[in-house]
Amino acid sequence: MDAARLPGTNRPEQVVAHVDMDCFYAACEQRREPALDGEPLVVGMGYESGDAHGAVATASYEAREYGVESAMAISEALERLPRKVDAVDDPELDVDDAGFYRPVDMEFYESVAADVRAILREEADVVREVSIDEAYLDVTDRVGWDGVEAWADDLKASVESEVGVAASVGVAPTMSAAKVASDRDKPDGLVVVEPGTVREFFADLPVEDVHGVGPVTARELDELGIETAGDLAAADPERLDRRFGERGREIRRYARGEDERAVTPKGDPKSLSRESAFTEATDDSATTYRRVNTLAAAVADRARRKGARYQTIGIKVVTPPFDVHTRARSLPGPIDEPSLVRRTALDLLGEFEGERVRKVGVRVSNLDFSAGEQASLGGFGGESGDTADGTDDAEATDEDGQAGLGAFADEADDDGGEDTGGDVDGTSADAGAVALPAGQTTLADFR
DNA sequence: TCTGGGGTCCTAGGACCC
DNA sequence: TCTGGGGTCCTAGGACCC
Repeated sequence: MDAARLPGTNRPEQVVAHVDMDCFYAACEQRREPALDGEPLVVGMGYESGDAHGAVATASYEAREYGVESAMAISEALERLPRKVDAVDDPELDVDDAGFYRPVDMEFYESVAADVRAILREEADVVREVSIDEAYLDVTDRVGWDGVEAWADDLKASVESEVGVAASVGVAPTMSAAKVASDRDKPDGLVVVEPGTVREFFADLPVEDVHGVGPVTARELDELGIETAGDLAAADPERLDRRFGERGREIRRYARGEDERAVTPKGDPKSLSRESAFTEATDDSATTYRRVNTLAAAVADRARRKGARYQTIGIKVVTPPFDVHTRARSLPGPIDEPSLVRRTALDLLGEFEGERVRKVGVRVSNLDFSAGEQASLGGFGGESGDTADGTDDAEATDEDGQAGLGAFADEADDDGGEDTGGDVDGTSADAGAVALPAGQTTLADFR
């Protein structure tokens, strides 16, 4: 084909497809439970059957008709759309205006997503997975502009027939335009934005539709009289720079169709974290310590399974009304040492002693994945000497510097954060398999 | 209606080095 | 006496994304 050329390059203009699964979690639930098809369905995070806690992860289109939206509190969603089971017993409620609620089941959604991924990888040369339900595909060489519409139709049909969930696809010469295009015709949509028409495509869209413009930026843009993506495209770049810095120029470029990012596979993660909210804010330090202890073990465990060593350990503490605080500490070199994650996290948490806390998190960053091929040294296991409590013994462990290595790695209780720190008993069965690459800094170096 | 969990990138200020 | 400038690393916070 005679490909269009990007300005200033001799690269043929990319053909980028953005694939976005429609109401993915809800679609997965409907696949598993076909009776839910066509029903108002809400999938809730932090939600357990029958309660009113948590937030909406995904709502089916039928549920959205009732005003249920993503990220909405379940309690609010229930006001707009009562549970079917409740409506049956309550004469004040109409069963026809009620819906179904299900808790998030990530493991199941992951397995469905893996099936979808397999198809995408067959159909494109380069696939960048952005999240569990979204990916960019580069089909410049394989498909080109001429056949791309038919190709996208086939792709959608394959996903639907082989996996049983629906996808929307946007095709454009840039990633940012493809992303917006996939959203224009949902559900089960297909929108192709031809080269040279990107700016026109954006012109009348609200500025929030531009990737990178969130509620805060949209409000500030509005104050500048910039309401549509077309306004943004035409805005003075200097002015945007003064107000928003480099980001301002970037969103302007996107709105103009100037986005030269190439589709590349996603690399290793930059950080790993776990967080968990309390049912209600607590100032009981034993409670927050136990929760942080659990999260630290879970994060360290995940890092080890992914083969990541970490150099920075941090916590997040959310205090009412919704103030986010982070604290972090860096080490001299990357390590894989669960007990140190735990001790560091608890130590950092000390600063918030006595404060009311609604949510806590633990994070490792500054990740290093290079240790994979290095030899693992056995023999660092053994008893850690840790007590079962896990709350007040942060200083009691690892007195000999190494005995605690790995003691917590396999005891991460992924129970959503209940106070089960007591399960951590330091008798990890495979403590001897701790990977401690040659040259790794040991705990003793941090004393 | 008080806001769930997992990420990314950017910015600003301070420490420290040369 | 008072005086520079550049570079890097680290921490904390903020905006954004799904």
